Amino acid sequence: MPPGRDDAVRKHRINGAASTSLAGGRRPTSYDVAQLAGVSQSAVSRCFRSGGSIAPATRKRVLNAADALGYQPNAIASGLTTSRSNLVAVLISRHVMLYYPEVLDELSGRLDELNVRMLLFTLRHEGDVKGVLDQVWRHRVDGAIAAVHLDPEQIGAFERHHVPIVLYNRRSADGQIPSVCCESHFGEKWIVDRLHEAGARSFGIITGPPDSFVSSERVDGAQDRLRELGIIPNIVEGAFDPASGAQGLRALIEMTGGKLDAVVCVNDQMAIGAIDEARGRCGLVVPRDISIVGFDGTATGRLHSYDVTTIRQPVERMTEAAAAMLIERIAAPDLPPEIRSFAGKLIAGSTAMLAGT
Amino acid sequence: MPPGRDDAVRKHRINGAASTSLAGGRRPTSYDVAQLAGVSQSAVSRCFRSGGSIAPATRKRVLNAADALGYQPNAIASGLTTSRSNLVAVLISRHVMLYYPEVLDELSGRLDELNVRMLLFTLRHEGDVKGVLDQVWRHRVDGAIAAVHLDPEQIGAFERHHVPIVLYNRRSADGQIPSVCCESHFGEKWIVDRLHEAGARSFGIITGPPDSFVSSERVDGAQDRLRELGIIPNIVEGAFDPASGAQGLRALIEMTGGKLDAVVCVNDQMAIGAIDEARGRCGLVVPRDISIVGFDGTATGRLHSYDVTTIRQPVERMTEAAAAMLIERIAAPDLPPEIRSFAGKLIAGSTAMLAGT
DNA sequence: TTGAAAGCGGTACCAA
DNA sequence: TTGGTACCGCTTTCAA
Repeated sequence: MPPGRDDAVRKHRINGAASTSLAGGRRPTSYDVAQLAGVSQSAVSRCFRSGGSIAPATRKRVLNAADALGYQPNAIASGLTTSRSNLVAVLISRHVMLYYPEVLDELSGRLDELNVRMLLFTLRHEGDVKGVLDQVWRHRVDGAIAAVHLDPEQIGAFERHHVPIVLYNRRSADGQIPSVCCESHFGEKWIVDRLHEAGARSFGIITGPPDSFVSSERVDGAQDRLRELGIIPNIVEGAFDPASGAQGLRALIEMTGGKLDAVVCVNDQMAIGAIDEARGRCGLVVPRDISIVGFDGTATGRLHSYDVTTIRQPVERMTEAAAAMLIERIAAPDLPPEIRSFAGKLIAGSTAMLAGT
Repeated sequence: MPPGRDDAVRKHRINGAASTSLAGGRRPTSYDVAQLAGVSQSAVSRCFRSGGSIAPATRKRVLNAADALGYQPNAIASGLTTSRSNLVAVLISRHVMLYYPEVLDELSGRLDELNVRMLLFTLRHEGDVKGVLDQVWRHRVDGAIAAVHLDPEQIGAFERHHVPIVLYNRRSADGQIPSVCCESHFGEKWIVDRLHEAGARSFGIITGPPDSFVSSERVDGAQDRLRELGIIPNIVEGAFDPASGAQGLRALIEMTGGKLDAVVCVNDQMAIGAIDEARGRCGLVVPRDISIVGFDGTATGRLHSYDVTTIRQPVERMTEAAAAMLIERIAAPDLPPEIRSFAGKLIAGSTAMLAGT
């Protein structure tokens, strides 16, 4: 006869417990519930997941016992046997967290609706992924959403570890990783066109940090269109925050000797900084003297004192898509890669002279 | 002879695997590593945690094998035996997430430094805790930081579940729960004093939602001092966002027939809304015609176009304290409750006439 | 429908 | 320092 789980020990512990609370302040297990309900532990287990065949009466007895004991199934133990942690890793950069909190907020809501928990990793810089991934593997997350730069090797690691991943606002080099994006390339082209039609000829661009995919894509979009228009913009590097936007504007004004019609900032926060700088230190009237546009459509950009002309990302749709795609791929890892690209919406705002407004 | 872990099965699986990758695409376990390194599984386990006695040579062999296999200890499995998930639940409200993202950002950094992972729960409203707690229990988090309202019953649940908790910017009714706060009571008194000394006589207060501890404490602070000064303020309810600040200002102006010297908003975002409203629709000059103060010292409040007069919370210190207190209590659950209250720092800004500036 | 029992992948104690 | 082994608390066959 096999020794089994050493029921003697279990029984002893259970008998030693008072009827309402357990000895040693242990948290109740399914065995405790089973004992109290007078059923087997398997029955308890079946009660707590869908599709377990259980008689209504038994079920009721079990649930009563569970209730009396304050029993909650241990997600760790169940994760061990099912290989499902019900955890999704979310990797975002500090800058998104601080300057575009809507993303995390929405994402959190979407994941919640899909009944998975979010393990949050915020990176100081986009490049800090390295140390973080180990933790991701250890916790056996069911999947991940990444709004940070991953190099091909890191992306490969997700595949090796069988962790489905969805990229947020970026694509992998080979386009083989599921992604959700805001179509920034055309968005920037479009806004450049409108500025140009309205008469702008001297353009400046304030970029994000060099390792930012989001930034380079937007810069490319603007630059491509400007090239077609025969315009060579002045370009300065920013860091996504208002201060660097202000600094960027100063630099651009210097570079152009003050002859600057329009400034394209790759995000709203820098546009805000640039606007403040233009109005304040430079004494310019926006948009009469200079047009400044951003990108994102963040709440801050929408404040009355800025009312930034920008392109709003459909964050709700994007986060919803990202969460849904991930959940799909957790269930069916072999789904083909898919890239969902959402168009942004022009918000006219009041910081730019645009044609047709 | 006890059957043990059924090594036959394990061996079979292991032998079935190619030398580099495993059969069936399984993720490698400590048994696989042990096999490859030619040591026992226990040795592998000891290699991966501190204090395990292991010979340097053995250790090296094991680490090499682990590396070759891409082995990462399974946090779920180890959590099962150690009763430590290395997870900390963070409960915050949507409003903090959106209007004061610095808190989450810093908290994330602090927890990271202490080597625990963060399970994030963002609540639509402070009162939405209910459904969330079940998830907290199930995941057997080692502790929790709550920046949302918990009723006594909910706080009790943390004790019953042996989950140490630290309250952020709020205290429990009985003061028996470890908390980190920003001293808002005196802060508001102080700012009211300065406004009063500068000549303000007609005061308005824009509060947060009624279920917000933060709001009521700040309101009380301001009101107490005003009472001492013999002033009865007009009070309107806001919702922590700029729009409600604007609306609040309008309401206050109506209530006072335009005779309004100073408005105390319980957070910066509402102050921003109020400022916009005052400058815009009301055509007032701030602070000449009206003083408007906020609370928090958020990045948005610091933007040039607002430069809100406010009290800055020392977020870095507060989050650091919260994380440290929690970790202490995870290690030693019986530490006495402690409340750490940090004073805020007045940021003079330019939206209020203050005495002595 | 029910219960027995074999894991899931580690940890920790113990004897060697 | 090592390896053997009994768990941790749950899920999931498999018989009954």
